[in-house]
Formats: sequence, C-alpha cells, structure tokens
Amino acid sequence: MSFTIKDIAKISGVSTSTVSLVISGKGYISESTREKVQKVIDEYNYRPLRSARQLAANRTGNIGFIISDVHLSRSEAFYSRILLGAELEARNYDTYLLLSTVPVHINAPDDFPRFLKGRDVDGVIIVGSVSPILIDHILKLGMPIALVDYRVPGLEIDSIIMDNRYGLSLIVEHLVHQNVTHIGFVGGSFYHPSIKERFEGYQTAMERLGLGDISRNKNYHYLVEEETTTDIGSLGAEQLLKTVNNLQAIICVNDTTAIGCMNKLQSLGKKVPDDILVTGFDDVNYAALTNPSLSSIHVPKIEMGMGAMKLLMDKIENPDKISQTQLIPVKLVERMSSIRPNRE
Amino acid sequence: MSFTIKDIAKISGVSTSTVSLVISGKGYISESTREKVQKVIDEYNYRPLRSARQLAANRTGNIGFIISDVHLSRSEAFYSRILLGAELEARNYDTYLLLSTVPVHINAPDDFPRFLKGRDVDGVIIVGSVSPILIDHILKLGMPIALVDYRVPGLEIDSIIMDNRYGLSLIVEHLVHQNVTHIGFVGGSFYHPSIKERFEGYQTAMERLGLGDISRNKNYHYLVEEETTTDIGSLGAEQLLKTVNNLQAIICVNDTTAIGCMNKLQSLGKKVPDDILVTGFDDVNYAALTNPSLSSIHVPKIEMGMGAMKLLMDKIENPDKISQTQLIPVKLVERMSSIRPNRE
DNA sequence: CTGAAAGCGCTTACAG
DNA sequence: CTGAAAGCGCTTACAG
Repeated sequence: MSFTIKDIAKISGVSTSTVSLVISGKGYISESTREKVQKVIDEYNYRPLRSARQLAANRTGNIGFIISDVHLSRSEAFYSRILLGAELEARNYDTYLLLSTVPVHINAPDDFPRFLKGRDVDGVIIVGSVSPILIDHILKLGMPIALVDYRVPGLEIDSIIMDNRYGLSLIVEHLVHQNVTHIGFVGGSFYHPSIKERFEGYQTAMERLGLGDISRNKNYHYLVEEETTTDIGSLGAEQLLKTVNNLQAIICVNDTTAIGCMNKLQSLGKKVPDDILVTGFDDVNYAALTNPSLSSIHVPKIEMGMGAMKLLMDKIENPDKISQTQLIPVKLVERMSSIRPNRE
Repeated sequence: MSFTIKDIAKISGVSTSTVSLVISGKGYISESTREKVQKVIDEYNYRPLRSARQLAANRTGNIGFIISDVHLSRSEAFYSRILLGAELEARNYDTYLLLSTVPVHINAPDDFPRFLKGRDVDGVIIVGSVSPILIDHILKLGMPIALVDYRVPGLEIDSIIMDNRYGLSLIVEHLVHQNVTHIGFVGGSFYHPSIKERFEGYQTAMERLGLGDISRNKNYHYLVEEETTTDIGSLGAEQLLKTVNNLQAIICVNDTTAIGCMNKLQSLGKKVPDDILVTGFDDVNYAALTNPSLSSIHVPKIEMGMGAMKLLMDKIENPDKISQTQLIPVKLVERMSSIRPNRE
C-alpha cells in the first residue's frame, strides 16, 4: 500500500491534524513545522487519497460539465476550447471534470446527466443553451451552476458571456469604413441568446450608421429557426443573392455558417472578397485556414472556460455570494475575406 | 443531509451489511429480504455515497481515458466516437471517465495525466499511439491498461484493434472486380501501427491478385512520415497523378486523407468517380456527406470503445487474467466515390 | 442467510 | 500553534 497521512505524521513527529493542515494550507502552522512536514511529504511523494478526503470534507472534488449534444456536434471547435479552459483551471482546484452531453430537449429525468442522480459533483458548468427543465432541476438540488455563453434572465446564476453586440458593431463599422453599405446578415435560431444578440447588434449598428433602412429590410437578413450549420450558411448566401440587388457583404452569425456561405458563393461564381465580403464570428481555429482566410470576431474561449471554473468554485466556497454575469470583451480579426480589393 | 445506509437499514429492519449486500448484488440474500430492502431503497431514492464506497472498497470508481493531443485534433471524428462508446459502457460499471490528452512526445513526468500522479483511477484506456515512456510508467504503477487502435508487441496488455489488413483487401478486391488495376495508395507515418498495416494490406492484396508489380512500384504509393491530414491527401493525389500513367484509383489510408485527395483531384479537373476512383477508411460520420459520397471501410467505433471498457474492467476484477487482443471485424461500405460509371 | 464490528484515510471542531 | 479524538458513509471478513 501507499503511504497514509499517519505515516507522514509519524515520520515528521507531528499529529495527523498538523499534516492535514499543512496540506490544505488552512489554519495556522509555524513556519518551522510546515517546512519539516512538507519536506517529508515531498520526500515520500505523498498525496492524500481523494476518496478519504472527499468523505471527510463532504466534497466530491468533481465538477460536472454539461453541454447539449447538438451544440457539441455543431460547434465542436468552439465548445471544446471552453472545455479545455475549464480543465486547465480545474487543475488549480485539484478537481476533475465530468463531461456529459444532454439532449437539447430533455424529455425524462433519464436524460439528466448521471452524476446528478448520484451526488457525484459539487457543482456544474453548463455551456450553451440547455433545457430550462434541467436548470430548474439542478437549482432545486441546491447545486451551484456557472453558465457559459448562455443566460437565464431572472435567475440568480453566475454566467460568462461574450460581448456579442459589440462584436457585431465592430464588424459593421469595419465594412462601412470600406464604403460597403449593402450588408446582409445570415443568422439562426433565437433559442440561443448569442444568436439573437448578434442579430440585434447588427441592426443597432446599422441604424447607428444611418443604414437602418437596410437592417430593417427583410431582404437583408436571412434567419432560420435552426442550429447554425454550414448548410444554413449556404442557404443564406443563396437567399440573399436572390433577394438583394447589389449585395456587397454578408455578415454570418458564426464561422461555421460563414464557411458554408463562402463555399456557396464560390460555387455560384461569386468571388470572395472581390465580389462579396464575408465575415464570421468566434474565430475558431480553422477560420485562418479557409480560402480566403476568414475575418472574424475573436472570442477568448479558453479564458471563458477558466472564468466559469473560477466563478463556480468561488460560489461553492461562498454560497452566499451574489451571482454575477461577466461580459467578456471581443475583438475584430481582419483577414482576407473582408478586405475590399483596390480600395484606393 | 441525504439518507445513509444506516437509515435504510433501520427503516428496513435489517443491518447495514445486508443493505450493502443487496446494493452490490454480492453474497447470498434471501429473496424476501432483498425485496424488502430494495423497496425501501427505491422509495427513498437512496444512492450510496461514492467517496465512502470508494474508501471502503479501495476503488476510485474512475477510469482514465488517454489520447495524444495530435490524434485527437487530427481525427476527432474518429476518436470521439470511441470515447462515447467507452462512456456508454462505463455507465454499466458505475464508473466515471477522466479524459486527458498528452503530448505525442512525452518529455517530462509533468506531461503525464494528473490522475496518474494521485491515485485517482483504477485503470486507463489508451487510444491510438502514445509514448512508450508513458505506457512503461503506468505499467510500473501496476495499473491495468486497455489499448484501443494500438498495440505494443511484446507487452502483456489487453488491446482492441480493427482488422486493417482485411479491410484493405476488401477495397482492393472491390476495385479489381471493376477491372480497375492501376491502383495507388496514399498513406502516413508508420509510427501508428494501423497505418502500417493498411499499407501492408494493400501490398498483400495487390500481390495476391497478381498486381504485385504495381504495389511494389514506388510510383504507386505516396507515404509520408506525418500525421494523416487532408493536406497529405492533397499532396498524395498530386504526386500520384504526376508519377503514374493511367492512374485509375487512389486508396487513401483514412477518410480524412481521402477528402483532401478528392478535393485536390477535383480542383485539378479530374472527376471522381468518372476519371478516378477514391476510397477511404474508418467510415467517419461525414464520409457519407462528401460530394461524391465516399466509399470506406466501416469501423465499429462505439463498439471498440465499449469493448475496451469491458476488457479493462475485467482485468481490474481479475488481475491474473491473461491479456488478450481483440480483432474487430470491418466491412466495406460502397458509395459513389468508388463505383465506376458505365461499366456495362 | 444475516448481524456486529472493525476499518478504509482523511478532516475538523475542540481543547489546551 | 498543535494534538487527541470523533466522525464521514460505506465494505468486508468473521462468526453464527
């Protein structure tokens, strides 16, 4: 068997309480004692047994990471970065992440993540939109939640969201500065707040720049009540081309749709950026690899994941803390797809 | 607080031992007692606390799932299905999967998954090729391993692999039956055994069908010491076209390279399948969505993940069991990309 | 087939 | 600042 806290205590000549205190960093320990004990711990490479620790401290040491199956498969490049960020931060808390996908529409309690049925996590991070039934259920369990890229207005839950409206205003300004004014928008279902905010950001920015007639013109935006896929991007491009004269640019609600959009434009004989400018949102890692490279709004995904983990652990340690919403800043990344040629 | 085993014992009028036995299904319990206790458990929706259980039984209840960062990012569609399979099976053992990526080349112990440093898993599943240093280290820890899509000859480790050679013979036969004989091969680094086996399968099948002169002709295959990406597929297509007269078909080592290959062929004005046939391997979920749809070798990924989990749990319960290698059968899926038009 | 009891390896008031 | 001791909620020989 491995060493236990008793062994370490005996070797160091102190009590197990003292060893425990040294490890956890809690309480007051004289510097000399701490050093003495720490030396023994290091020497024997001692690590406390998780399950014993958990049992005694009434913590599981696990955090649930929940995402809808549809989001994960549709925007894997986006959400997997958030998972990575959360995992990186989890290491600082000596916590493990338990990943679970859930159906978009929860029908039965059977669809809940199984770590919820046991008492196997101390809290959960939920990424993207998810059934209100699930959130309700977790709340009733009294379990802390941190939301990423989602919000439930009216509920007291920590959340981390990116500044979608601001991102859209950056794009619109970038285009208008190039004297591009006939700007279409391809979006998706408002079920996801980010999608809605991006569309609203488009409208607000257009109106602010005196292009309100365009942003309110039905022909200028193609929205579908579906998940944002490359297909939606293709359909949107086709549709806008059909209904709008003199279309100069298409703002896509995210990079995935932008890629579908560019492919469709090219297969219809329209060159990007020569004939039409295209932009995305999220700046997923393949955005720089498309041809032409895709202009996008950079979203710090890793940081969002880390932030969620921090918020959650903070909430677990201080249950009475007031919940907050963090708005993560974004920035424009100009690439080939949105640079108008021969501007001079 | 929640109910404990003591509460259940008191309510049912038995001892905690009996309740424990009912839950675990171990030992002999009279049917009537079992029913009585089970009823109370169901009624109060009792679930034993993991950490207590783990502490008492000296099990962590966790399994580590290790994959190299490069594999995961290159073949995400393939390996994520294996993860899903393992997760599905994990539920049957009431076990959680702890996911960790590792660098392809481990340099320092710091690169090891952190669940290895603690004693936080009962065993690990390793997917794809991984540094021998890591495997050595785990073996020294005395921790059971199950390998998926990888093998270390000479070591006693359970492994699950697909029948790569047989898959390749199916492809070659399928092509030759259509009177296609000028068949090239695009592959990757032999660091990964599957890649090597597929190439060898190609050679063996070609020779068996009397086309040995082709399979041994360097001009007929493009192999690079790199991860198999779409780029490799493009390069391979270009290269084979350049060096081989009358090229009729290209067998790609997996679907990813096949997609790069098809794109390149089309951009060079060659039609698939009219001018050249193309095949892949793995049958990832987007293989059916390419244009033309891609013929491939179907690999039961979910089943492989489940199988690995079973092998591993079996090994954990019976440490003296002899390790085995399971060869998973594969089958050809004929789609448009390999059907020669106007055969009649 | 079932119960009493020890023990798993920690944490945490409590006392000093 | 440190130690003795109780207790976390289970499992598992052991006895009967």
